[in-house]
Amino acid sequence: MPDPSPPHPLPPALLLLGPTASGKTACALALAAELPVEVVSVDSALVFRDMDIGTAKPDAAERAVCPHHLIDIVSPEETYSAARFRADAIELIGAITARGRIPLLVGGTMLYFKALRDGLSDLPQADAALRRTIDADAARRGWPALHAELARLDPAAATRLDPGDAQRIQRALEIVRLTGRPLAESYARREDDALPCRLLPIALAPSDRSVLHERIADRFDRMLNAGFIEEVRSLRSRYQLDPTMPSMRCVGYRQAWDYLDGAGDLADLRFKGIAATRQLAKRQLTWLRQFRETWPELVEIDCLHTDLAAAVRDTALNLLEHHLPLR
RNA sequence: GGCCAGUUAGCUCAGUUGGUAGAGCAGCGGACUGAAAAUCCGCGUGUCCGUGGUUCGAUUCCGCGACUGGCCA
Repeated sequence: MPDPSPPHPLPPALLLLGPTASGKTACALALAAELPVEVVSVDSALVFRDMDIGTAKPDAAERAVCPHHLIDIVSPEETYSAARFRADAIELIGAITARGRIPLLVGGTMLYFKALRDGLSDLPQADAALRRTIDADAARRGWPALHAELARLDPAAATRLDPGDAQRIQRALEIVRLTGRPLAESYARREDDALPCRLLPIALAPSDRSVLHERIADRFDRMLNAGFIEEVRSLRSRYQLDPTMPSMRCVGYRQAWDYLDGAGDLADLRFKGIAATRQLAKRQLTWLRQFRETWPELVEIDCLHTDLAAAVRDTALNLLEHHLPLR
C-alpha cells in the first residue's frame, strides 16, 4: 500500500488573508517568531512609499523581525497592478524557497490572491495614452456613448458590463482596440505559468462584524493622532499627485485629500474615513465568502479569537506538517 | 415660568390639499482579469413623540401632555 498522503512535490507557501483591521500583521509576526518565513505583502496600498500611517504599514521594528517584500516599491505617483503582483509574487516565492525559507503571503487585496491562485489571461497591459484618449472622449460624449461603442465592437462584452461602470468599459475598450479581438477571445488565452508552490491559505474573518467596526474606528482615531493628516499634507507637497491616482484613492487618503481641500471639518473626515474603511472590509468579506466556496484547502479562523496569533500559529504548523489540504 | 419653532428610517431631512410615507448618508447583499483600499449593481415596515377628540378613515386637523432648541422673564 502506498502512503495515502505522500508529501507534495512542490514547496509550501502560507497565505494569510483577511479584511482590514483583522490582525493579520500581528499574526504574521507571531509566525515569524517560530518559523523561517519571509513575508510577501499582498496589499495594493502598502506598495506605495511614504504612505505609512494611513495604510497601517508595519513599522521598521516590525519589518526587522523577518524580511518583508512588496512594501514601498512604487512612488505614490505610479500605479501597480494585479498582473505585476502576480509576477512579483511568483518570483519572490521562488527566491524564498530557494533560500530554504517559507514564503508567507499576508494581506487583504483579494483580487491579488485570486490572480495568484487562478492566474490571469494573456491581456495587454494598461496603456496610459489610450486611457487618456478614452477619458477625454468620455468627458465629451459621456460613458453611455462609449458603452454603446463597445456594444458595436464587441456586443457580448458590452452586455456583461453595466453602462455606469466607467472603469471596466474603459478597460474593455482598451483591450479590444489594442488586440483587435473580442474580449472573450482574449480572456480565453491563459498565461500558463504554473505556480512553483502549493498554497496553504488561512483566512481571518470576524464572527461578529460590529466588533470589527469598533476596531476600525479605534484604529482610524489612532491614525489621526499619529499625524495622518500631516502625512497626506506632506505627500501633496512632495509629489505631483492628483485625486484620481490609485494612491490617492486609497481609503482614508481620499477623504483626507478632500479635507485638506477644505471640504468638511475634522468630524466629517473622521466619519467618512471610518465609513470607507468599513465598506472596504465588507467587500473583502464578500471575497472571502467566495473563496470559502471555491477553495477547499482554505482554513478559516475567527479573528476575534482571544489568542488569535496562537490559533494562527497552530493552524500553520499543522498545515505545514501535513503539507496537504485540511478539510 | 411665558411665547415661538420643532419631534417622520441608525443619522440629516422631505412629504402626505386627511386614504398609514421617501431622498441623501450610514448599513446589508452581490459582482469583480494589468487602477482592486478601485469600480459597479441591488436592497427602505418605520408604534410618522404620547394621549384624547373631530372623521368612514388621523402621521396629516384640534385639545392636552412629554421632550428638544430659540427668544423673553
